[in-house]
Amino acid sequence: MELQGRKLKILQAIIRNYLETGEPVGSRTISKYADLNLSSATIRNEMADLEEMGLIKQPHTSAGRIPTDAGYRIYVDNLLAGERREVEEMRTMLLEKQDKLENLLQQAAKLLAANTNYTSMVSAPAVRQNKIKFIQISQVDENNVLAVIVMEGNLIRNKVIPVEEPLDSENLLKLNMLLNTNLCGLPVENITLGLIEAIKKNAGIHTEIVSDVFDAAAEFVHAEEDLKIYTSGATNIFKYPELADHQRASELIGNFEEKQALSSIVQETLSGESETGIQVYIGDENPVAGMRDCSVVTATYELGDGMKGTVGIIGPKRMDYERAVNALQTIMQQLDDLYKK
Amino acid sequence: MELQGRKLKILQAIIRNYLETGEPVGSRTISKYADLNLSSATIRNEMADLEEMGLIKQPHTSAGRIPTDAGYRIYVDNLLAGERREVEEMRTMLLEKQDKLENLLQQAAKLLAANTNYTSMVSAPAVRQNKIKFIQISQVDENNVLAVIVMEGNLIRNKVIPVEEPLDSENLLKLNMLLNTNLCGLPVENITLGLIEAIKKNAGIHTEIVSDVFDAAAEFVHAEEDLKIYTSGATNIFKYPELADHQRASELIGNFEEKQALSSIVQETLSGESETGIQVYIGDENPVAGMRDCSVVTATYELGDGMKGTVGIIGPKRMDYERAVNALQTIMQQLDDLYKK
DNA sequence: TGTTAGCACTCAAGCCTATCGAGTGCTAAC
DNA sequence: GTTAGCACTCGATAGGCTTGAGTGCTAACA
Repeated sequence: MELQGRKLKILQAIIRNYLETGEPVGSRTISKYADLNLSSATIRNEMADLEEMGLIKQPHTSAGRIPTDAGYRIYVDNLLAGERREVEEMRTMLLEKQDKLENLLQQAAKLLAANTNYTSMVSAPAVRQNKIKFIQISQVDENNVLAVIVMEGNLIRNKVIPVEEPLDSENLLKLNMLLNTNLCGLPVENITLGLIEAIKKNAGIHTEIVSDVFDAAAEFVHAEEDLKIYTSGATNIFKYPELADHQRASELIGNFEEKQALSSIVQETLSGESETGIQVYIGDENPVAGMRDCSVVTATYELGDGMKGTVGIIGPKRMDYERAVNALQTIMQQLDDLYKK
Repeated sequence: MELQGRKLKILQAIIRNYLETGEPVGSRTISKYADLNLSSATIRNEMADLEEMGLIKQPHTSAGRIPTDAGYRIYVDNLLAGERREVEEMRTMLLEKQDKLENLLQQAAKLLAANTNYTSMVSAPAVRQNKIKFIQISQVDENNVLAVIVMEGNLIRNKVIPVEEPLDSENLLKLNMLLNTNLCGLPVENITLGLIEAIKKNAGIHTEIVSDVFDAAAEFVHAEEDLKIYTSGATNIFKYPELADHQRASELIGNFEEKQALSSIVQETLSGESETGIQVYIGDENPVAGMRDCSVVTATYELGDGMKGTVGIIGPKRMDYERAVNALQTIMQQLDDLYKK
């Protein structure tokens, strides 16, 4: 869908104006734009055309025009095709507490929300493809052993495993050797039933412990994949009247709280990759039914090799897409920098 | 503050009615209560008295009466003094995923919110007084060692500590011995500077690692104490018009999201213990300024010895206190049962 | 042929006013 | 001590009026 220069300019003017005010914009307003010297009557003609093309519409007769989803789409596409703007200032408070991924991501979400005035979400990187780095079993007290699994990227998972009677240190050592030599360097999802059986056979009397270790590893994959999504700035939606009525606000905030819905956005983002890494879902394009009044801008970040996660911004359809994209790029950059250190 | 039988009955009738409807209640409504055969005029007289006593008030002339905070207080006190009601049915879905405290508590919050239609909060038990059970340092790769600290109650904390060069297994063993013999059985908050220095002296060249381990332990205390609060059902506030306007809803949900505010309620609850274990903060009694339009019902639960946490329900001042108290008792019971198993 | 000025028309939003009704306090009778 | 009756108050609701922003259309103009 290509637009003549003038029509496109008018469309952009309308949208830009609407982004600021949230009010329908009339022909007179646009006619005062310095860089297109046209009377309101001319604008009206063009607007009638744009409306016919389905890019703008009137909420009611005798009101100004507001963009349709299709109109936004044109606007966004033209925006993203243009040259990258300089990245705005965003304080790098991420440095604290970087030891714990959980805190880091929560902090990132917070930063994102504070800087955009929208709601933000950050999903933890999926560890499916991630490799096991180190496993250790140790005796905690008479009735419990502790299994620690460390993944590439220093993600750690613990599991306390109850045992009938204490293992002696020799057995412990053997068990640790066995697990480490067989599993280290292996991506979790590559662990096969055959491998599990083989290890169990070698484990002698401690097969249950081995089973439990595998359970822990499996849970690792699930737990991370499940719902590890951090959100921030949910209350920002109250700043946009079109989202803030009871019905909608309640539904949206419910989505943020439950996180279930958000994970489908994450999935969508991770699968359908765009060349710039940034994806924009406008209104009905949104994979989540309850968020069709919103737009969502998402990006995929990568920590190390293959550990991909998603960052996203959720706001009204009239969100400042440019700002949102910038903010996402900044945060991606920072996450990347942090990881490299 | 003692009330004659009839005045108390009228007060209770007013409050009970107001709890249901949320509308100011008039004298005629009360006069139709079966168990006190009085005309509306008589009720009006009594109501005038109650208003003079500061227990009810009119939102404006020519409207019915609504309870004041003081009125609620009388009502609640009389309620809690009465015999315990049978605990209502609440499905015990807590059983899944009980291995992870985090999930357990989140689940508890969810259950609580779903059953009461209010917002719920559950704070993780404070580990301040909890004892260290086991410490282990192990070599993960050339540049990192992993410190694992296990507390009484099987709470676990990990910290990856970067090192210049790998430790050999002999040093590792020595370090583990040193830490375990000196720290096991010790409550975290009893670790003194003197003790730290003494251990460092014995650690030889690996003093930084020891420092880091103590840091991890300290963070343990902080992290748990800080913000480990799980909430659920934040959107339930939209069900109560008196809380659901923009201003208030935004502020409340912000509080739930940030959790900072909630922690002061937790503190308050843990310190000021009542004999029944249940505490009720009505309106202005609320320790959090931004929640003075709400009531909060809290209770302290105990996992094992000394690990105390808080469960709470946050709702409008006209919350169904009886139901809230019951729900809390049920959940406390279940948490207790689960831990004992 | 594209642009502009002018005009009649539409319609949401804001404001005013009247009406309604729930609820009160007071007084007098029981 | 209780009740019936009555005048009064005041928020809520609905209707009517005005206002103004914005449109589409037509005719004149460059």
